[in-house]
Amino acid sequence: MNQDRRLAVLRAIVEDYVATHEPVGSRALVDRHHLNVSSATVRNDMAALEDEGFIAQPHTSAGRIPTDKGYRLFVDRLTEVRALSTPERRAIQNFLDGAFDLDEVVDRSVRLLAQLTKQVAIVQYPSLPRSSVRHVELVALLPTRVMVVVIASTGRIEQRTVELIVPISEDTLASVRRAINNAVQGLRMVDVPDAIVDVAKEFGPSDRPAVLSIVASLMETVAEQREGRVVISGAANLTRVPSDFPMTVQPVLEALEEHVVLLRLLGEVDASDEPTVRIGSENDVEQLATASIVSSGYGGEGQTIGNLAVVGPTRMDYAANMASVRAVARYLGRMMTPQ
Amino acid sequence: MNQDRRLAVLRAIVEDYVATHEPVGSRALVDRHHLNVSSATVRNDMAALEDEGFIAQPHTSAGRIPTDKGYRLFVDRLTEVRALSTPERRAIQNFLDGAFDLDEVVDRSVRLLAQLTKQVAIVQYPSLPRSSVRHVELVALLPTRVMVVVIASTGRIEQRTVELIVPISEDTLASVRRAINNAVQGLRMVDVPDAIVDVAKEFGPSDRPAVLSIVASLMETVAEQREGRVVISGAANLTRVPSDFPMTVQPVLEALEEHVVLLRLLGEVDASDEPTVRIGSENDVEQLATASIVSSGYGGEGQTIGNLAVVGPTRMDYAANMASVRAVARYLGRMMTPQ
DNA sequence: ACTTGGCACTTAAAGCGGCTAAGTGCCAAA
DNA sequence: TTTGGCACTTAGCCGCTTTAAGTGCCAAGT
Repeated sequence: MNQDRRLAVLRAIVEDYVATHEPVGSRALVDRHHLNVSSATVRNDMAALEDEGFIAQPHTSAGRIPTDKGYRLFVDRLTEVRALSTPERRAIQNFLDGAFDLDEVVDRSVRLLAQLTKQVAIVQYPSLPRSSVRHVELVALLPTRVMVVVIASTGRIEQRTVELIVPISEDTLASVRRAINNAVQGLRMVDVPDAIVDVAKEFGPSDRPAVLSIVASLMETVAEQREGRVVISGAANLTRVPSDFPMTVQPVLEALEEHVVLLRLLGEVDASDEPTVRIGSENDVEQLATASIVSSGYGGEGQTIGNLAVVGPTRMDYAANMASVRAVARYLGRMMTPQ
Repeated sequence: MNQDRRLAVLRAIVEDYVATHEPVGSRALVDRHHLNVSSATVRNDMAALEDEGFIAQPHTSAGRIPTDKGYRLFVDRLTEVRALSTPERRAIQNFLDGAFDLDEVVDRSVRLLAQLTKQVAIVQYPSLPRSSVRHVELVALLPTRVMVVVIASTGRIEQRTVELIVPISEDTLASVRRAINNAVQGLRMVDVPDAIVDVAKEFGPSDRPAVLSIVASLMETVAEQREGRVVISGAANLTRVPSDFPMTVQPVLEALEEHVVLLRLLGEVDASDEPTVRIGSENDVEQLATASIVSSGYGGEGQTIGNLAVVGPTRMDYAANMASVRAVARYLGRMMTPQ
């Protein structure tokens, strides 16, 4: 019993099924792939693969389709993530370069990813706690009301308003601004609290309460629990395949509305810089039991500041999607980190 | 031939069809509504209504369904937009009050609207040109690079970076900041260019080029062509009705991805503060030919600063959706304008 | 120890005819 | 103008048969 050929058969089944969306039989297999054996031999291999749980039959007299476990083996052992071609890469580059503020970068990325993969694409905004501080601005709206604005290195802006018990003068506010920026500029957000905890000590007792309020508000802002926004594109791609309709589309659409769930899913990526694949039921969200997720972090030099993914049916072109996800993640990371 | 009864029959047909999603016949009609006539009479009325194009038969031996023209008459003459109940209004209020920054207000609004109507909801971010200035901040990132940040009264923040040919000192920048804020604070965005065109004259010849660059950048920022972002929620609601599937869902999902198109649609609202309804083919976007849109502007006292809408099948509950759209628009407008 | 051709068996899908239920249109009478 | 009555239309359903695709297994071949 030939191990290599068995794997080749599995690979052929996955490829054909992804291409045709129909259960693939032994006859069709030998025709289309030049396995130099007869259909009966393939049938024996198939029976073995089925025993091991890599493929299954929808009903007794039908061809085989890969199981989640089959796809898993395919992804782990039978897939080379081929790089995109140079023109493709150039196209991505050009498209993203056209954007000039953060919203637009994210928006273009997600649309691009949806278009490249013909699946649903998800991009998370760069997470605040994991990026660094470019500048902190304090704006006096009233003598007792200050707006704290944090500008992150990624271009993301976060703002919140704080009420003071005692009024603060413009001059004092300017000193506070200077002191804070000296302390935090360039730091990672997570290190900000430690860095500013002593800022208030530099000020006299009359100003101290106000300064403390401001510092506290800044700490809250950078801690920011809501890990952030996600943007989705390509929902219409879910309907491209006429197949087994509402049954499968409805729950996926519902899951996509739950941004909290998505963020959790997006967070579960390998540390490696290769895309992570989660197939069907591997995915612990019930509504996505018939879907696969190809996700990756993005950021610079090992620092992940956000994640992105595509979601599609388990019968997707894994190699192509992994390549697209990886490429977009790289360019996106590059745009967020330097300058 | 009794005009009033004919309208009553149309109303009954619309109501039943919206409730059941099935063609409604003369028999069922007299049973469910207490029209005090026989089914034969109703049949005669139906024949007349069909001649006039208000209803149609899917096939010869089926009941009738309303045409777009029928829905139009229904909306114009037979619908009272009843106000929401006090508990409903209170629930909306509470839900929206929980939000504390602009993103969250918009996000909650769109989710709320989707939930209330069980349709797809769309909310446009408050348009910058139509709101007013709370504060302008200038941040020196480098001596020759300044970030211009505009904070609108709605809480929306817009930012862009400008490169200077000559460096600018922190002190000068502070003067510019003061001069600009004196000139523009509280103004409507559209009036900003006129107000700041002369700011540069206050500065000496060595600083003037830099100031001019900053002013120009500010002008660009407030002019901001891209009328803004839209947020969508409730796409999963499109799949609630198992009916005539992919045919009708696919194009709608596609249309929803085209934010530019949506913005155009959203823009076409009546000046009145009642919701605008566009039914099926009235809508000039081909992909939405089987959909109806209930839209409304929001803002304070006649000032529209943004729009919102729900999109659903032509067979929707117009009265309920109009009520929800109106209510959410009011609360949203109220949250954006005062303070 | 595999591989292969052959063959009986299974089953979903497609096609077909008859029946039913819902609904219409029209007419003649009230 | 309304109504009861009646002939007519037709989509949808049920049960039946046929077809095509595919399997599993066995006995023979290498």
